[in-house]
Amino acid sequence: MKVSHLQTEDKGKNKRMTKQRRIIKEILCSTKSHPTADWIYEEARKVLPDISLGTVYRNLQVLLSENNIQELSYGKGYSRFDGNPHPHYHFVCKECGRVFDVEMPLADFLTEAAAQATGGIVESHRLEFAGICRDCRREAKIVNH
Amino acid sequence: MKVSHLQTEDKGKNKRMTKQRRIIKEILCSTKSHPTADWIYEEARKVLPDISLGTVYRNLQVLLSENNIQELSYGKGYSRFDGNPHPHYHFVCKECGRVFDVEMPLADFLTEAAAQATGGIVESHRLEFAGICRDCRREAKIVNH
DNA sequence: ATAGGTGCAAATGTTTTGCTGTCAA
DNA sequence: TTGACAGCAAAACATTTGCACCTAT
Repeated sequence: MKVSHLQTEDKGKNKRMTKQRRIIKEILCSTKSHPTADWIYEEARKVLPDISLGTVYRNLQVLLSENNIQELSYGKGYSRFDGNPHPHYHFVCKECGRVFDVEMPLADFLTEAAAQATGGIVESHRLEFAGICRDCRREAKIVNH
Repeated sequence: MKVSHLQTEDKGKNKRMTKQRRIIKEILCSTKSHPTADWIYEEARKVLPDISLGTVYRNLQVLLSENNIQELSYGKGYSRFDGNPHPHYHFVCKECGRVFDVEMPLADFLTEAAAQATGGIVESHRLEFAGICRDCRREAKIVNH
């Protein structure tokens, strides 16, 4: 039975545990600050003065592909703009990349839950779903008949 | 009574309605495709062949500041990384910019609601709160005594 | 008339990549 | 031994900005 559809198809290949990769992972796991690549780079340099920023980025990609860490993407790629200024949710198809509006009521109670959990003032939230859109799902069915 | 804290402190200044700005707004309102700045630029060029990409970006900023449109930021700024690979929510303080983990249960039922609303397969969701964190709230209190 | 806006091009800032030498397995 | 990985620097990329001219008000 093939399992090639598994999203968690991590590890697998012959990855080497270099000191650079180990240090980067350690830095990332020893902070709760959700650091940027550059901050990780500066921290890593305290231990490995010759490490390069490229190495940091490459290792972050490896760790991501192994599901060892996660990325909060505020960067990379490009912004998308929405002519509708009212709060609503979005769905991103990871097959075709399109972004859809999701017609469902706002879950405002989440805001209160988060306010309690953080002790801060929560003014808004952003909710984004990911998966496979209706069109791409149909196509998949046809292809696999 | 001062209202300088209003987040919706839009308009106000003497903004001109140039043809560039009008076209950009029209393009944005006539599509549901959540376009990128570059796509908007290409569309606008069909009408105003000499419009520049810089103008598109500048006008998107103006429209954003007027709350006429919204941005789905997948770009700009930089990525942040999280050593914790398990799904959880985040809170971004718009005062100090720090990102916090939010300790609250996952609202998985949202996934089902979105699946129904979109007709697609929803595999995950990303939920992010924005507001003022506990520390910054305290500071504000002290300052305004 | 004039402040705000435009086009153009250069600058910025983050992330990626080509190349060559190195090192973990 | 050798293929994955490192360092370095250049490239790529979206986005921003400085400047001189233009135009909506």
